[in-house]
Amino acid sequence: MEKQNVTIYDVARESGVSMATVSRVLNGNSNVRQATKEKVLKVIDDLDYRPNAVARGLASKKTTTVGVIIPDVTDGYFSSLARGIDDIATMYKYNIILANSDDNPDKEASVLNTLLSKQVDGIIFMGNEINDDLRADFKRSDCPIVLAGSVDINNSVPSVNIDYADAVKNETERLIKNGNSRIAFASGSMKQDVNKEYRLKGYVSALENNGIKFDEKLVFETKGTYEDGYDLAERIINDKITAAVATNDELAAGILNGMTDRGVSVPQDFELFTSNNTKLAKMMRPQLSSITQPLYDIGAVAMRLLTKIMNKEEIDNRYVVLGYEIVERDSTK
Amino acid sequence: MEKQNVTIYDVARESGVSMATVSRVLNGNSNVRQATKEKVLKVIDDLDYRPNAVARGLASKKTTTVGVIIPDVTDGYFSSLARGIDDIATMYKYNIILANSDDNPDKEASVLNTLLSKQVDGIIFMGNEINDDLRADFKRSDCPIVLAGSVDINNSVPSVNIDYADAVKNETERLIKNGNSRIAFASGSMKQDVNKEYRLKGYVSALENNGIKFDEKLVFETKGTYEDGYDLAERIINDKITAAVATNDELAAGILNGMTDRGVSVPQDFELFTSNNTKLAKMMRPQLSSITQPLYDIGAVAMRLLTKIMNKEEIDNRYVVLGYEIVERDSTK
DNA sequence: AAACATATTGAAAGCGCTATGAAAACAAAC
DNA sequence: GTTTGTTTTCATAGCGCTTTCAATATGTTT
Repeated sequence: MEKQNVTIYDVARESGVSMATVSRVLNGNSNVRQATKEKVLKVIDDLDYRPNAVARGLASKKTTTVGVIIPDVTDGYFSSLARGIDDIATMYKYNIILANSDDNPDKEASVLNTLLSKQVDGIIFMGNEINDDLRADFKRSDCPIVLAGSVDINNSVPSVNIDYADAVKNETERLIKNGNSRIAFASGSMKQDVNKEYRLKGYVSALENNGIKFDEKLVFETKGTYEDGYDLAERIINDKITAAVATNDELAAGILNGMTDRGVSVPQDFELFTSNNTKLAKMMRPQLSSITQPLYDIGAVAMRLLTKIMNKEEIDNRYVVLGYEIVERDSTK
Repeated sequence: MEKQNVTIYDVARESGVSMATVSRVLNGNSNVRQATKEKVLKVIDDLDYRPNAVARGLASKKTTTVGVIIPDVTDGYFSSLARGIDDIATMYKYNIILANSDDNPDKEASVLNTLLSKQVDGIIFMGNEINDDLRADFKRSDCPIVLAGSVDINNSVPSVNIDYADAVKNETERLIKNGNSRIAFASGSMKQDVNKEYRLKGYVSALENNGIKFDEKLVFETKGTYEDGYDLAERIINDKITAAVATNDELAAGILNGMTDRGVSVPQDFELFTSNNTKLAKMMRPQLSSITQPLYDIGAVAMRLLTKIMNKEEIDNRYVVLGYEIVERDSTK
């Protein structure tokens, strides 16, 4: 009836040693005679003893748990990162407390607080808008934090990303080479620095490098959903736009279907690049050309970086930029 | 430099009361004079005190944390459930430790153990194969457990699902009404009871009700990936099959694209139903007809059920079956 | 065999909080 | 003013583990 009855004290008594010794064998401490170790191990097995991680956490001030703040697990981009995070965490014997924030600053702050009160050893943060309040909370927290697939324009926190500006610039230039001059920049929220400060600038610089005047009207800000993209297609058609760069895959999927459903042939009459290469990109017809981000790796590297920080190891580079590639599939010529 | 310095003892001293009183105001206990309460609250605020949940967990034997075992966060079906789980968990002040299992029994067992050692108050389990070992582990754990979107043929654990057999039967019958007689059952692993014991039986019973002889050759077992579906299309064409029921959306997406890419018109020459109605279903062209499962709700209800069990409330129904619907989109006539 | 170094073990003090029984403070009733 | 009944508060004993520091056992060197 009772929960978790057998304690370290019980196995100490049963095996005729002190708690300290049991604790040592539990933690793989070297200074235990082989014979003693085996004796204790046997009792542990006999009693089906399972150490209480909460007590351990209190005593050692380490919980082997890290917090993961994610906008929405349902989003393919972030869930891929999360998977990389969890795999590496598991590899290093950490567990993950996962909390959805909906990119909502209040929820982020609140969740951050509860994670801290739960004494997590570190935090991986994913989110699209990092403002001064959040930065201040990070600083105050005195807890190792790493951003995964999320930019902080101030670089106030270690992070793992790709070069978003360069990637979009690259895409845009390919579109230009293919003969397009009216190229839309179909974006998620411009409140997000990744869009405003990186992707948009990459887009603009590609234009400038090729002598095309930047036209503000070709920048479309949306909330980034599939439906947004679908509706946007209409405006794209009306504006006689011949190509677009989308900042996320669901948005791109919407644009693509929106164009096709309205009778536009892709890529003959309209070319489209997207940015995340989630599974979706290959499932669309025509298949979406895209930046291929190493999503799993971004998460994995972020978690690995976090372990180093938690261990107070030497870090050579706190702002990791992973490589990306571009796959041209069937939504571009 | 130091971590988490200010303790309940500090605020007790500063406000001139005992720890017990501080603890009371922290936990909203009624028996505290208003004046005392305010005094303490002020000190808490001044000192920026944040209760240590680990210590609290050790003392109270409650961690306000539940474990969530999930095959893969990256899978749209399960991540939707997870979202429902997290939202309700948050509502009830619980956090979630999320662990990926890849449907691998060893990982499941291992993860279950670490969750128990972390003293989670309860567990939500998602997984496609529940075998005797796992059932035994559940039983031994003496920890409230609820299955979400996952069937246990033995009903040894409370669960929340839809009636998978009925749903597939329903789909199959519609396909029959549309004039198909060679209907494929495109399934994920048959080791999964949801496929073998529920969906397949629904399929078979629809056939029988309509005087169509069950043909084993029309049952295609795969691992359920997009690629599996894509490849399967070839066999479907060769076998002169005119319709199919797929057990998950990615598989269906693969079949659909595989058929279309090979020149088959859907739904004119081939009809297709899928089972989960993830976002994907609407993004495909033609759009996939599907069972619409209330994924978010399944997660939410499972979590709600778990809170009741954790609180030892009276439960009227431990095996919740939510309703489903069928949307006919463009992959069926 | 004495003297020292080293490898093993044990005792006990926390870690920061909750919860319990007893004491103190306050109120109402006599 | 005393008694009785409530409220409010305190002191303190854990929760199950880690982690010194000191004690003991073992081994090595002369």
